[in-house]
Amino acid sequence: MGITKTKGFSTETTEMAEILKAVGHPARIAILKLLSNMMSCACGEIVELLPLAQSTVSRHLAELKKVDLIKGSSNGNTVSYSLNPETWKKVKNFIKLISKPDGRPFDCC
Amino acid sequence: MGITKTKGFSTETTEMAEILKAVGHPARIAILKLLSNMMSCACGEIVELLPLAQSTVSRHLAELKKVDLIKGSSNGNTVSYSLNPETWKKVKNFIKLISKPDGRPFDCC
DNA sequence: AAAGTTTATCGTAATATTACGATATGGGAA
DNA sequence: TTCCCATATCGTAATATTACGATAAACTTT
Repeated sequence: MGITKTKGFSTETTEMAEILKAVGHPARIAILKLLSNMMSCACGEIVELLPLAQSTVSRHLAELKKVDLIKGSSNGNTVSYSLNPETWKKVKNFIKLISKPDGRPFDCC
Repeated sequence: MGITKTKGFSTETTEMAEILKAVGHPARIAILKLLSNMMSCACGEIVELLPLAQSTVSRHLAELKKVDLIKGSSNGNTVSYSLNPETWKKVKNFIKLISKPDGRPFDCC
């Protein structure tokens, strides 16, 4: 199929899945590393640093923005991207909880 | 295309992408939550708790095992799955580094 | 051995993702 | 306005993913 079943899973589960799916791609990881290093980065710089076409980078940026992992602010005709700490806090917390079993904080599914 | 370019990215980047791609699916998140709660869980129990066919669950388990997020030990004709702390440590560390910009620990791409 | 269990694999159809070039859009600059 | 930027979107072809039923494989029990 290629169609992901979401019925039957909690909102938290599906939301986290969407976010982490966005992270799970080499180009997007590279972008995130860049933004982590640089705090903020113009789209054009990102394009220059990645081995991908401009349109492809733009698409990846859009995907990261869609799940609020990054945010973009346009000044003039350029757009600067930076990490969105809010969402990263959620991700970090989720990973921490999963990887430290004990507290049983999760409702199944 | 649907073909992910990996050429031009560091090994760490592509490896982390593979791992996080495996996490980025509702069914697999649900499985991971289960395992986090229960420390260890028989395949059959997981199948009962998820709204998916047995073959589908088995596929998802295989995918999580492929990237070493979980490990399975078979006793008799049942298989028990549990989280693999090694890999989770790597993931946790990566997320922590990304989400706390400052140290500039990443080589770009 | 035969039958039942449990889990993995295969075959498949439907759908999603990815990368690129081409083009559009939305500014600045001349 | 007209011409250049920078970025986003569209159209596409190639490939990947997902879910399921059917079946296989590996044990256990009878």
